Amino acid sequence: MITNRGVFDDSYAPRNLLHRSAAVSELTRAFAPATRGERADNVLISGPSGVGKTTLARHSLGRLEARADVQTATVRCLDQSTAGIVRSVLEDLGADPALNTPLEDLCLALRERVDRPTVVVLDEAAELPETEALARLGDVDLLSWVAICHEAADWLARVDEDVHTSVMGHEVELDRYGVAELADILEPRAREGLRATAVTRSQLETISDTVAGVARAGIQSLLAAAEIATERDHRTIQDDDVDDAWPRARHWIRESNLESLPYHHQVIYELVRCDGPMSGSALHERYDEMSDAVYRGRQRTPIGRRARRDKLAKLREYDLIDVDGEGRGARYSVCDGSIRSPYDVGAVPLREY
DNA sequence: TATCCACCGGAATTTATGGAAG
DNA sequence: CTTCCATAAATTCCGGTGGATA
Repeated sequence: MITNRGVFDDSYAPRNLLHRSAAVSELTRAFAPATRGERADNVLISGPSGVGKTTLARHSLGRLEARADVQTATVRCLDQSTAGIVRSVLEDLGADPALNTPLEDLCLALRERVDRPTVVVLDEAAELPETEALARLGDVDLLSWVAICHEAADWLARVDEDVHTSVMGHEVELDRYGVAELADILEPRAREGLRATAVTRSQLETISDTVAGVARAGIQSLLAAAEIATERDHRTIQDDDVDDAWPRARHWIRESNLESLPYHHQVIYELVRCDGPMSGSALHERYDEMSDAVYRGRQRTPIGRRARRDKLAKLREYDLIDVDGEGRGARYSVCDGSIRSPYDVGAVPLREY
């Protein structure tokens, strides 16, 4: 059934972007100066997660690279400091700065590296725009950026005036796809990644409808439907396979989110999974009880309460933990109880005290 | 209803880590 | 080798807030 799993990877680049022609030409217009050896215009791409903001940026950059002598870099800005962002850009451009290089030196090195038009994608610049980092990048001749965020208005409200004016006229807003549009996008994926006639058009539309036009979710759901059909020995995808696809796809997404987090987060997660829904105070109490046992023999040592709140916030961000209520009365629970930490923190029986 | 207490989350401060300079 | 320095992560500090208790 599944002939090429790579087609369903987040990093897979489709040959052409369907239903995004206005956005593509907007980016092409912004990048035009780079084809003449000049600095390209800055761009702001906004929209909900999973609708192809990063894919759009990569696709447009790929086209630009094919016809102009430019450099590109892509940086994940989430939780990165100014120095961290500048360092990531340098690394993408082939430099290897030492861990303790001062910010000033990093900026100098960046100026040296950028000897031709260079476009930096600032991905996941979601909530907090790094204004300082933007200013530093703006100081470099020939360097321009494409910032990706959720809410354009929120983002713009926080940046400096000159940044504001620099993206004027180059703001691209992406929305969720319509049912038919997303089905159009899923069709070539099915053609390239699945056996012929494995799925019908109407099933693709059902998937698109279920995920409310979020492309990333739709693509994962299509893969999940194919996998479920295989398990059930169906020759092609059946409607009941489609019905069960989105829960499995969402499970995958959350699983990989949890896997990507460090040990402290996993401990907190397991705690909530085993004992939740629970209050903040109960969570702290349980942590204090079991932390000695769980951390014994490990590099890391238990963390304080304030740091635990930060881990908790991260887990919420990653759609792993749900918070019901606010402040003092908030109750925490895991979103999907069948997802366990790969670190197997749960090996320590939490209730045995 | 008034008071208390523990949590929340922003900001300042400290600690841990590791590369570079002397 | 020692000292210095920069970052990242964690702690300390603290004002705001909403349940709990009398």
